[in-house]
Amino acid sequence: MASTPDHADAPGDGAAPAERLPVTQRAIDHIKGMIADGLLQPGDRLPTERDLAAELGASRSSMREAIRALTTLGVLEARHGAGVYVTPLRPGDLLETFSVLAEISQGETLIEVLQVRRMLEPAATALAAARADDAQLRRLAGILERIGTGESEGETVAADLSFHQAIVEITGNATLVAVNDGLSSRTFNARVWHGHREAGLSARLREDHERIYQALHDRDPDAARAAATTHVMEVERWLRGHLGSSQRD
Amino acid sequence: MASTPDHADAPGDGAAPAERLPVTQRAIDHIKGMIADGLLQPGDRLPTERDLAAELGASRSSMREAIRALTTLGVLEARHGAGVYVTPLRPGDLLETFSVLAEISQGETLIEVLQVRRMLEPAATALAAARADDAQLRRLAGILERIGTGESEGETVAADLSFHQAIVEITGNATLVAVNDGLSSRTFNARVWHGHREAGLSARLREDHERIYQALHDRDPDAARAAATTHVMEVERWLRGHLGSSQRD
DNA sequence: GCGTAGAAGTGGTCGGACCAATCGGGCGGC
DNA sequence: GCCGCCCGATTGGTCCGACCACTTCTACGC
Repeated sequence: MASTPDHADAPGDGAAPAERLPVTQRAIDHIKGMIADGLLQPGDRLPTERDLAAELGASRSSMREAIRALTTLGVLEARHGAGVYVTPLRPGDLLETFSVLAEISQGETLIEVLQVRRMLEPAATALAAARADDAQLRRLAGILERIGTGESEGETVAADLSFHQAIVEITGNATLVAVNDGLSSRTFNARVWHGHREAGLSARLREDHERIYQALHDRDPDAARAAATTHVMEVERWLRGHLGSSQRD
Repeated sequence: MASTPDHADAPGDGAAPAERLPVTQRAIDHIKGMIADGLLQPGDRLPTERDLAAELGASRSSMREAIRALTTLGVLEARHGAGVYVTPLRPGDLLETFSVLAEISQGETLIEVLQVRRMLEPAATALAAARADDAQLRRLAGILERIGTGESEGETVAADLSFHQAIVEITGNATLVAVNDGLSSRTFNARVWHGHREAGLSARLREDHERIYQALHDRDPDAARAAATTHVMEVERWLRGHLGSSQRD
C-alpha cells in the first residue's frame, strides 16, 4: 500500500522536517490530503491551478503535473475552461486506471488474473443468484441470446462481456463491478472465443453461459457458484494450452 | 477497457479521422501503443523527453504530463538524470495506484470493499492452507505473536496487515497480492483495532487470527476458508455498527 | 423577457531557461 | 598498467511567461 511514505502529518504540526520530496509529489500529497481530511468533498471545485501553485510555492507546471496524476487516478476531473473538480470518488472512477492491467499483461500474469477471477466470479454469481429480480433476469436472457449465435464473433465477445458485467452489477456492489471490470479485457476475451471457434468448441462456451443463466433463473446460489467456477476454469484450461503459442507476432 | 475513446464508431462522417484529442492524451496513447505493440519492452529506456516531444510535434510540457500520467499508472518509471524506463509491468507495479481506493473511500464504499475481501480472502486463505510449507508457517507464527500482545497498538496493526499479506503471498499469485493490498488500508485497520480495544473485544480479533493460523498449520483448506470468512465478517460487523460515527480523527 | 455578443476567468499548450542528478570518459596518482 | 577522482555532457525536474481554446457570466440590444 501507500504509494506515499507515511509521514504522520498531524494537523497543526509546524516543525517542518525538511521535506525533501520532489515538488510535484508534495503537491499530489497536498491535494490528496485535502480530500482525505474532508476539506475537499466530492463535487467540490478546486482553486485554480494558478492559485494552488501560489499556495504551495510551486510553479503552475508542477501543479499541473500533480493534477494530471490525480486525474489519471480518477480522483480529480479537469474541465477545460470551467475548473478542476473532485470526482464522486466512486470505486468505478478510481479503478478505471485498473484496466491497464488486463490490457497490457501477458503470459503468466494472465493466469494469475484468471485465478483471481476464479475467486471473485463464483462468489459474485452466487450472490447475484440470490438477489436477481425478474427484470434483471429478462435483461440477462436478452444478452445471452446474442452469445455465440450470430455470425459476428465481435458481437459474441461484446455480449459475453456484457453478460458477466450484468451479473456482477446485480450484486449491487460498485467496487466489485469495478474490480471485475479491471480484470476483464476485450482483446483477451476475443482471443478466447476465436480459439474456441477454431477448435470447434464454441458450443461449450455457450453452454457455460446457459448454465450460469439457468442457475440465476432458479435462484440457486450453489448451482450458480459451480457454473461460474466451471466457466472460468474452462477459460483457464484453454489459456494454459495456448500460452506462448500466440503471444507475439 | 475503455480508457481510450473508441474511434471505431463515427457513423456518418467517415472521411477525416480528425484526431481532435488533446495533445497530452495523444502522447499517452502513443506511448501506451508502443508498449502494447512490443516496440517497448519492460526494462527498455524511452527516448528523452525532448526527443519524444519533437517526434510527436508536442511541447516538452505536454510530453512530461503524459509521462507523469503513465508513471502514476505504474507503467513507466522516471529516474532523474538517467532517463525514463518501462517498468517490469508486474501486477504489483500496475496496481500500486489501486491503493487510493482503500485510502480515500469512506462510508458505504468501505462496506463494498469488505464484501470483495470476503470473496477473496477465504479463497486465498484456503489456497494458502494447501500450499504452505514449514518455513512459511514459521514466519506466520512469528507475525501472529506480535498481534494483540504488546502495548503498542501500532505494532498490532502492522502485524495484522503483515499476517494477511503473508498468507496471500503464500498463494504465489502476485496479482492477487496486489489486488488484496489495494483493498487493505492501514488507517482503516487501525480504526478497527482501536474500536475493538475500546469495546474490550481485542481478544476476539486475536482469536480470529489464531484460528486462521491453526487452519493453515493443519493444512486444512476448509477450516481456513471458514476462519477467514469469520474474520472478515467480524470486521464488517464492527464497521456497520460504526459507520458515520468515527469518520475523521 | 429573451437571446446574443462580448468580456473575464480558467484549463491546455507552447517555448525557453535554469537547476539537479546521473553517467561516462579522461586525467592524474599509485 | 590499474585504480580512483573529477569534470563535463546528458537527461529528468522545476520554473516562468506567453498565448490559445473553452466555459461562464454579464450587459447590451431587440
